[in-house]
Amino acid sequence: MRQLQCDDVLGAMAEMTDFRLNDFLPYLLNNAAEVTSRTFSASYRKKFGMTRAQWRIMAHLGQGGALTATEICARGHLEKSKVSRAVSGLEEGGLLRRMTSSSDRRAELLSLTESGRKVHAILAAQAQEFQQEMEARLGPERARHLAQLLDELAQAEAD
Amino acid sequence: MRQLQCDDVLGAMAEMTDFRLNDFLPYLLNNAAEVTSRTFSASYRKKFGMTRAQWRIMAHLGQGGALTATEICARGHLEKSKVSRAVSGLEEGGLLRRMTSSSDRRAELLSLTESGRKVHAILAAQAQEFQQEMEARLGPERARHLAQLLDELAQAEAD
DNA sequence: CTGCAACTGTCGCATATGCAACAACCACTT
DNA sequence: AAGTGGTTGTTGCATATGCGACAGTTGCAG
Repeated sequence: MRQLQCDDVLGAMAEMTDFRLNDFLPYLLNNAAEVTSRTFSASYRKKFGMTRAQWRIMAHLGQGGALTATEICARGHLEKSKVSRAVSGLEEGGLLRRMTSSSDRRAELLSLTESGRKVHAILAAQAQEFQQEMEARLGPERARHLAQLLDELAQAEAD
Repeated sequence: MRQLQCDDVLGAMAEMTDFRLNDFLPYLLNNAAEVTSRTFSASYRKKFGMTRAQWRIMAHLGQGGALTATEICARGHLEKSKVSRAVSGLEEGGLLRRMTSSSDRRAELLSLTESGRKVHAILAAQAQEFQQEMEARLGPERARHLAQLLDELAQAEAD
């Protein structure tokens, strides 16, 4: 009797695998990324009215020299239409300059203007402060581990 | 001469802090989350035409009993409007049922229907398979560490 | 040189999203 | 009992997004 009841329960349970949402890595990744980015994006959103995509483009261009839109797409795992529109916005804001490549007239070389570089300096400072808070919270060791793991994931799954 | 040039370069550099985008945790988090979720979401998107938000709600409701929209918001770090619309979609699809709470007529208790449970079983199986792939790629140890770190981040920053 | 496949960035359209405003409702005070 | 502040879920609106179609361009095969 009792045994049968158990069987029924188990039968009903059998439809469920023993899947645990709270251990599911894509879920945890999204939660952590969303919560973190929501907090951080407030710092530049209010200050410069900047999109996340726009922030990323600024960050990439601030790193080094001129980049092409496609290169930014690849590095940042972004859609080309997203980049295209974000770039338009930054150009209107005078933070960014386009120059059609001499070697390939389809491609446009993107680079920061003077004021773009100034804004980037502020953004970088904000970012570094935020990063330090996170590292302090996690501990430097674990923060490095985390960075390593996240990088592997992004690389591995990339097409 | 050479020295002066260097100074000039360093002067220009000085505007840049030594910020390195590739070590910036919010950036890495977003990349990893985006790349991972893009891969995974294909599995249910094409099969059930389901949104990421809808998947999440299914997953939460599949875990246990009935939940209120607000509870789902809190657990999944989602906007209430997002949840509201996702729930409407799931209800139209017959996967989910609403029942106004007897103790609070504002709140609605959400629970899966029979077909909702069946769909959830498939989703859970897909998820588990995906999880195993990820764990195999990272190694079980490191996967657990990662989960732990991500959980901390989501908790810490949460309001 | 011509044709052809692949690539670059833009745009239109349908959908998804965030935010604020909103009505219905609750708990608590006076 | 009526008022007040706070909560729950929905909706309108402006914006952001993904996807596919597109014109302009390149490089290569024939």
